[in-house]
Amino acid sequence: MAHWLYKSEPSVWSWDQQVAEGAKGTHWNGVRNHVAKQNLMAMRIGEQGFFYHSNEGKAVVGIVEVIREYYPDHTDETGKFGMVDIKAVKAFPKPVTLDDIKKEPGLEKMILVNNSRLSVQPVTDEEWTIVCRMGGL
DNA sequence: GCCAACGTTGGC
DNA sequence: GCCAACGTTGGC
Repeated sequence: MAHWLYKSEPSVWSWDQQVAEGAKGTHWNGVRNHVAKQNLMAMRIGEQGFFYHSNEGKAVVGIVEVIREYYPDHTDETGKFGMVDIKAVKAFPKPVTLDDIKKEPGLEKMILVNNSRLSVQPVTDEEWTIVCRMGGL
């Protein structure tokens, strides 16, 4: 199964808010980038991803899971973009910061490091395993 | 708050 | 269809 990384500014949508939504989860709306859209469209129910806090915190703080596959984002008036629904699965005992990721051998290729502007990214199996271990999971 | 990197828009 | 100008994101 594929793995993903979702970026959010905590002042806009935080991990705590995501956790508060519980098992019903929330829609991940607002994506207006075609590469990110392709990633959203490739997601399947049950696939997991990292929840990353950008700007403030700059750390992977938890794991989320896709509970509804790609469907239209009604907040997009152009009708071109869509979204998925995700729910919080578990928090990292120890958040993995961007600094930690940059220093860790094996994570040099992470999109988070190389293309900081992409808001929804794929994560390889190797990267997934390493980051989970670093965060205490 | 600044600015580099990236995407998008629009004139030609 | 090219590319300059502009807007946005996000690390620092």
